[in-house]
Order: sequence, then structure tokens, then C-alpha cells
Amino acid sequence: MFHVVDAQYDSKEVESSIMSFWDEINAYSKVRELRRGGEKFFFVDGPPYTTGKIHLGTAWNKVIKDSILRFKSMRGFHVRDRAGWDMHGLPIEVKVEGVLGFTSKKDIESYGVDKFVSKCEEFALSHKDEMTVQFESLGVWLNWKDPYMTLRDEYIESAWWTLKRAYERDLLERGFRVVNWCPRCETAIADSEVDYADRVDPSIFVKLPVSGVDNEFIVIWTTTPWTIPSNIAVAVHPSFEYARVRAIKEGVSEVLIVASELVESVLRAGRYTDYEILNTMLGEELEGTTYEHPLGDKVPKQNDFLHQVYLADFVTVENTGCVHIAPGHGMDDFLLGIEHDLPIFCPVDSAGEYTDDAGEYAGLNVQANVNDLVISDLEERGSLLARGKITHRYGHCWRCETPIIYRATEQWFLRVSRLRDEMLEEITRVWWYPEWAGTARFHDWVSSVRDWCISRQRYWGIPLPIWVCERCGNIEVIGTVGELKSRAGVSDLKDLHRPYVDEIELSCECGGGVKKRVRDVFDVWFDSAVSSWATLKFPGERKEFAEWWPADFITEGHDQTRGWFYSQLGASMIAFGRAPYKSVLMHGFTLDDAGKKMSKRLGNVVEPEEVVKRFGAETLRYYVLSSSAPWDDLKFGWEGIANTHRIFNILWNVYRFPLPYMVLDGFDPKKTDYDSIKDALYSEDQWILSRIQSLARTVEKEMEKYELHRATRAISEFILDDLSRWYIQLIRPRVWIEAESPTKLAAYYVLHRVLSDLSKIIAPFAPFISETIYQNIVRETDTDAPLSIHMCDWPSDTSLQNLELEEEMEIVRDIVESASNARQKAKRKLRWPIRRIIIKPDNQKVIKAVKNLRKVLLEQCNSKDVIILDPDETWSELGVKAIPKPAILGPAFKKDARKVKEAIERANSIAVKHSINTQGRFEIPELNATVLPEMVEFKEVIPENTTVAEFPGGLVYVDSTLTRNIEAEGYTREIIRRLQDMRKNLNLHVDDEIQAIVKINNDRITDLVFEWEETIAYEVRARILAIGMDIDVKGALVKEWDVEGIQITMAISK
RNA sequence: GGGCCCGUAGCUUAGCCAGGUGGAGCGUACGGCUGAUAACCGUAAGGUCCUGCGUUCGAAUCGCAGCGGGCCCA
Repeated sequence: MFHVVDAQYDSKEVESSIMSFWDEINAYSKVRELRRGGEKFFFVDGPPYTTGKIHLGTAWNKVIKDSILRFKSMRGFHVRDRAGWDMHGLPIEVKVEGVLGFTSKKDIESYGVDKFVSKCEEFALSHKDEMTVQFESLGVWLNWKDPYMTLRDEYIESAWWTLKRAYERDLLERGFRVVNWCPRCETAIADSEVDYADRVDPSIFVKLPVSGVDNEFIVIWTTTPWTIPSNIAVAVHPSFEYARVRAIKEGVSEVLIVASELVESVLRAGRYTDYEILNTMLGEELEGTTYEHPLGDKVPKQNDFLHQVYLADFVTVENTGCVHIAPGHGMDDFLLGIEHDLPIFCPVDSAGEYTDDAGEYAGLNVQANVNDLVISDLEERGSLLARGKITHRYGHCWRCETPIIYRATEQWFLRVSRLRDEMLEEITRVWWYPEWAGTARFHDWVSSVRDWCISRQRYWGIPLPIWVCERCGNIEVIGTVGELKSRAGVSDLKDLHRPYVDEIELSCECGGGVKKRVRDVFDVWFDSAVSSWATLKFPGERKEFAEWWPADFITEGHDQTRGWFYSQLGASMIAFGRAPYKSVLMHGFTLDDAGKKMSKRLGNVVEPEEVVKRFGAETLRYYVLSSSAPWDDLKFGWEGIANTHRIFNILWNVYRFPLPYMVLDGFDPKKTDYDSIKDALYSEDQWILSRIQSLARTVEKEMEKYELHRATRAISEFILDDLSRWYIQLIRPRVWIEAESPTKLAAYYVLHRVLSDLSKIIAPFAPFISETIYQNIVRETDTDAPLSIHMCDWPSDTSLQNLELEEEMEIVRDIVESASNARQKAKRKLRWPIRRIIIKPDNQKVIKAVKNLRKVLLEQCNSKDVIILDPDETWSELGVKAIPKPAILGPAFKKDARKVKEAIERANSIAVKHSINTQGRFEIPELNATVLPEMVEFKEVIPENTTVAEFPGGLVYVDSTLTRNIEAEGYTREIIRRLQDMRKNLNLHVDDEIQAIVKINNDRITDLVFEWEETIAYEVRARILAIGMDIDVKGALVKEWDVEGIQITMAISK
């Protein structure tokens, strides 16, 4: 038998006891085991990075995943769901460096790469464990015991295998290119690792002396003076117009070359006082113009280079229209350099220091005060036209926030740009939720992809499995551990990480040469890129891959468009020529309540832990799922959290409400089936049974489109409106019946069934409270039922659905609501019955609903009768009032108008209306006036004691006329209510009997109430009840009341 | 500067794809209920549907331009 629940909803209690229950029965494994034969559903977890604490966004992410997977499982799918962890890369290196107090790679080298790497591993593993606990406390069920981890050998092998595929397909390239470079981390970083933020930089205009001409300059502009020592060329647009300008400042004149449109602004910047345009020309005419490097004396190497003007389409009409080109320090610059075979001059080393090639600048760090030095050197040489400052977006290292530089280096690239069209084609084969995530956003991103730089000059990452012969330069890419062992002739490998793998040398076919591993590690984005097959342990295992791959479903935030959605697609196109996922749900970000990004700097970060502590994991889960569409950003607000919590509180109350009665009556759901109570069902019973099924259908439909917000909102509406506000109120009198009663049994059956179905429907979203309810009301009486609610099948009994009945009930609820509105106008409390309600319906549906659900309507309106009119019928008791229209009467009757008006008002309105309706006019003989239809309008007059209100299907009149009976019942109910209240004050049990004395200070009311003595005694369980005017009021509790102006003194004792 | 998304009551949002009288919840005010009770329910007030222009008989909805926020890119 199930037990009574008398405590308030306590999320902590519910969650911790269910958590240990799950542990005890090993629920997660049982659930997955149960569905083993079902249709496969391969989910790949986007691996969170193991930096420590989860935040609201990652909590949301995992809750979405959990809800969808729980739902799929209940629908019979065999779900595969290894959790994943992203554990390599710069972020961890930077954290560990911080802990160890390191500031550069030299510190790491002298500390020992082996020790450093093992610190990184330790860091990753311990944070993984911490985060696992946090996710589990949210009720997130993934395979936490056997997650995939990017640092495992089997995982590294997947990455290696993939790179070898790239090599075999000629998609791997060693290239000398300009890359984003972090001078602190001393490594290349990917485009996707660059964070843009505002920063103030110098803004300078530099005069480059044209060769062989005195006092003539090409003017360029830059925000990076430190790249001037590396300047090799100038680019102009072939079709822009350029001007040679004679500019005058302080009596000195010189000739400047800038784009015509920009002459004014350049001269203003240079504070020239006068100018004259000598001639203009197209950019293409400038091609080949040679100039001298302005710092040739300080950077002798520059004197070896020829400096010329070249044409380029990327030049815009900004600043001077002549673009400073340093092929070693800019993407466009580099490409232009390659095109024209220019020297890729890059006199800056990995730490951002000038090399000897930079002449007198050698040894200086470009990010120290070099800019100022270069500027003053330019100024000294008369090459500075103007200097200023500019605030602009500048790239920073995503981890250490150091401003990046561009640097030409040798790196390894994946030629994914060659696969662009194939990728775009694949995107169309994937189901995107929402649709635009794929067709617009992702499509745009992929359209502009460049080759992927995958090499990093770091330590903690998957080592590139590339060995290069020192002698002949032959390249060998290793695809598996086995391959490496046999090539190296070793039987055991300690660890596939650096520095161990660096020690392995391979012999080269050239004979005599030794192949050494390239010292780089992979871009960490490549790690997760291979997760869909790495989690299946491919290529180590092939069978699983054949059975499961590609993924049926993945979901991540919209930042992963450029991240994981893309990296996976790229890697998968290389490896298998197709997308690694069939459907993708893109979700939003969590913002603060003002719609701003949560950030430590702004101090507006809300930790999931705090929400859990204050309101419970269930509330957090349900809040993030229901408060906005998955793909919209979520504005977090505590008010919303509190409101969500309230829903669970109501659900809890709904659940605990019937338990005492059921227990008292020994209700056994196992011994009661639908057929046995079918005949005793009330229409509201059939209605709620239908509603719960309709709810299940709605949730199914919404989940199909991953619209979790609609699914959860439908559930909330059911709990609040249908169950709590309506059904529970309707069945109350039935569950209070003390004797055995078929209708009470029917109510128990229905309520039990609804609660058990409801707990299944909420199970994917609110896994704790649903389990609690299920364990008590189902498992306690039915030991054959599945052990956990999460092993149950989704409710799917469509035979109980009756949409017509649902529609009718909706109408009745509308009527009750407006009747209540009309009651308030009449100032009549619900406790006092009303004589009747009169309904004027708009259509036949309303009539049918009122007839079928008459009893429900009367009860909920607390009305003695209901009169339903026909749609075109006017309630016969309505009066009518003829209202003259002065604006028409005036011109028609001139000076008699006033008299006519008064006559109409005096006349019997019914007669006026009748006459107008039947004869088209109304005569006023004494004035010899004929009133025509347009001269008068008719207003309904509602009878006394009647109020009216509108509902969507018509009007409802409430007749609150007091009759002797109604008054008697009203006072009786007032007395009962107060006696109940007093029982409560004495903390009496529901079934305790009492003695009660009621002294009423009014003889008429005393008489009225006398007639209801038995009812009162029954309702308040009074053994002895004395009602009178002159009686002694004594008892355990005595209270004096004012009931509608009547003094009533009551006493009760046990 | 560009792409995508979002902007509706004090707050959170539905309606927008397929144009036809803007609908909820929270909060507020007032009221009700009192055998779910440190709960619960009703009613009311509250809207330049971000702004402007356009298409249309008719625009929250479609188009264009702008403003604010988010993600991404340059």
C-alpha cells in the first residue's frame, strides 16, 4: 500500500533520496539494458572542456540532452550516450602554467615536459571528476562511468587515423604561411581561437619616399608601427583614382600620393595648410613605382629588397588608399607576396622578439614599446606624416588574452577549402533545428572556410603523427598504434603523449636517414572533431562503427557553428566523405536578466549550483527547458525560477491531496480496472482521462521537432489549469464521501491513473519528482511494474481521447469564469448559492456543452438552476429602454424636439419597440409626431439582482436574487466554514468528532439556520450541536464572528 | 563593416512561417476560497507589438532602412 505524504514539496529531500535510489538499483544501466533490442539512437555528447566548474549554459546544454534521451528511451529507442570530455590544449596548459607560476615556454622546458604534461593530465582528470558530480546532481543521465576522453590512447589513435586519411587523400599540407600567433604561448592558434576585443592602438600615416624623385612620397597608414621594419611593398587598387598633391605646411612643400577621395582627410591629419592637385591617375598606373624603405639605415637587410607598388582588389577607400604590405605579418600581405614572389620577410621570432634580420631593432619585443620607438625613428627621418590613436577590435589569444600578431611560419594544414562544395552539399542532408541554423548560419560559415591550420607548437595535446626524414625530407604519417609499434620495432609504448612519443625515431627508405617526429601537437579543436568515431573506438573497433555511425543527433550552443559543428564536419568529410551527424539542434546562450552576456567582469554570473541550492535541480531543469525556445538565448531571472518552483509545489499538492483518503479507504489500484468503474465515471472523469492522453500526444509532437519549451509549457498548463484548478476542485466532494461509493472509487481510479500517466509524461523533464510519485503510487501496489519510472513506456492509450468532450469542457470553464465575473459585480460570494444562471449562446456547440455538462456547470457556479437560450433568442425577462437620439430628433421636429424626446422617454419602451418593429414607426398623437426607426435606439435592461458577463461563446446572466432557502444555505455555509476553521485551530484530526455551540444574535437567521442543523452537524463532524439565541457558549475554543453583519459566537470542544 | 537570430504589458513570453478585433504567466490592485491551507483561486488595471518608410482594402505578422541585444565573422 502506498503511503501518505504530509510534508511540503522539498526538492532536496526528493532529489537526494531518488539519487540514492537510482544508485541502489543501478537504474541508469537497467534502463539502457532494457531497450537493447530497440531502434538505435546514437547520440554524441559535445565534450565540455575540463576547466572546472560547469556554468548555466553547460547545465542547460546537458539538461536538453538528458530530456531528449530520456524521452527517446521511453519511446523504445536503444540510446547510446557516452559522455565526452575535451581534455587537451592550451586552456589547460595556461592554467597549469599559472599554478606553477610559469610565464613562457622556457619555464616549461626547464621544468621538464614530462612533468608538465603529467600535471596537465592530472588537472584534466580531476576536473573531469568534479564536473561529473555537478552534472549528475542535475539528474543528467549519460554514460558517466565510461566516458570518452580525448587524452586516452584509443582516442588519440582515432585522431591519428584521421590525419593519415587526410595524408592519403592529399589533404594534408606543410605550408609556410601567415598564421595567428600568440607570442606568449609561442604557438600558432586557429582562426577560431582568436577573440576580438576593443583595444587602443597607434594610428600613423607614413611617407614612403619615391625612388629617384626628390620630395615625393607615397602615403600609407597603419595601426601596427612595429611591422614597418618588415614593409616590403605598397598595394593600391587598380581602378581607384589617385592624386599627386603638392602639399604645403609651414612654407615647406612636398608631393604626396594618395587616393583622390582621401586627399582632404590625409592633409588635415598632417596639418597641411594648403595644397594643389598636380595630376590624377588610376591605381594601375602606379604599378611598379619604386620607393625607398623609410628605415633602411636601421634595418640594413631592407636595402637588399626592391620596394614597389602592386595592385590588389582588397584595397578600400579608407585612410590613404595605399596599403602597407608586410608579407610576413599579414594574411592579405602574405597572399600578395606569394602572387608576386616577394620576400616573405618576417624578422620576428616565436616570442615576438625581433631577430638579427631586424638590424638595430634586434632583441626588442614587438609588443613592448617598439611602436613608440618606430614612430620616433620615422619622425626623426621626416617620414611621419601624422600620428594618433584609434580604438578598434583587435584579436587576442582565447586563453591568455595576449594580443596576437601575424607571423609567417611553417605549419601543417588540412586543405578543407578544397572540400567546401562537398561540405555545403552535406549540410543540406542534415536536419537542422531550427532550420536556419544550417541553411543560413552554418552555410555562411562553411562558405568562407579557409584551410585549417592544425599544428600547435605546444606540449599538452595529441602529438601530430608525422615523422620527417632529416636527410631526405620524406614524410610518413602513422595511422595507428600498431603501425607505430611495428615501424619502430617496439612492443610497448608508455604513453602516446609528448615527450615520450618524441623519442621514437623511424628509419627512412632513403637509407641512412632518420625520421623524427614533427614536434607539434594538434589544434585541440581537432580532438573533438573526431569524437563521433573516436567514441566508438574506431579504428580500433570496426563493428560498433558499422552499426552505429553516423550520429543520429547532436546538440550544442550556437557558438559551436564555427566550433564543433564545423570541426566535425571537416574531419568527417576527410575521413568518410559525409557528415558525421544526421540531425543537429542548435541551442542558445544563457544571458542575465537584462539580456547581457554573463561574465565574471560584469559580475552577473549565476552559478547553477546556487539555483540548485535554493530551488532544486528539478526547478532549474524545468526552468531552462520551458522559459525560452531552445535556439533563443535565455534571459535568466530568479522570478522565473521561483515561478517554476511553484508549479512543482502545486504538482506536489495535487499528488498528496488524495493519498489520505485513498489510504483510509484501502484503495488498491491493482484491484480496480477501467471496466469495473466505467459505469460510475462522471463526465469530468472522462474529460481528464482524455486530457492526459491529449497531453501525451502534444508532447510527442513537440519533441519530434525538439521544441522542448512547447512540450514543457503544455505540461505546466495541464498541471495548473486542468488538474489543479479544475479536476481536483470537481472531485473534492466525492472523495469526502465517507461510505463506500462507486463514484468515489471511480474518482480514485481516475486520479490514480492520471497521476501515474502524468508522472511518465514529466519523467524526461523532471526525472526526480516523477520517480517519487511513481514509486509511491505505482510501485508500492504493483510489484510487477517496472522498477523505475524511466523504464516505463510512454503513455499511448488513444482510446480514451474524446476531443469533443474536451471542447465542451472548455466552453463550460469559460462560462464558469464569466459567471464568477458576474458574481463579483453582484458582490455575491461563491459560498452563497445563486438562483440561476441564464446563458445566451452564440452557437449550438455551447448549448450542447451546457446540456452535457450541466452538473459540472451548476456545481462550479454554485447555482440552483441554469437556463439556456437559443442563439437567436432574447431572454424574456430582459427589459428594454427606448433611448431617443437628439441629433436626429432636432432637425426633424425643430422646437417640438424636446417634447418628443420626453414623450419617448415617458412611453412604455416595450410598446415603442413593438410598434417600431411591426409598423416601422411609433406615433405620439398628442404631439402629432411620428417617430421613425432611426430616431430611437433600444438598450437592454437587465432585471434587478442580475448581472451579466461575456464569455467567448456568448453571454451569461447571473440571477443572485436572495430567497429564503438561499439565505439559509448561505448562512449555513458561513457557519460551517468557521467551525472548520476552528477545528483547524485546535489541530483536530479530519475524523475527530466535536461538540459545537452556535449562538446567533438574530432571530430570523436563527430560524433559517435551524433548518440546516443536520447538515452542519454532518459537515463539521459534531456529535452534539446546539444552535440558538440565548445559549451559553462554552468550549475548548470560543470565537466571536461577524457574518454579513450578524454577530455569531461559536464554541467547539473535542 | 558583414552574416544569422532576437526585440510584443513593469518582468518572462505566445501569436509571425501561411496578413483579418494582440493572448498568457509573474508582479500590482481588489476580491474570493479555507478538509491541498506558511497553500490555492478569481477579477481588474496595464500595449506607440523597438523606430521609420513601403506593399496591401487591411501589417505585430510581408519588404526596405535604422536602433538596441546575442552569436559568429572581418
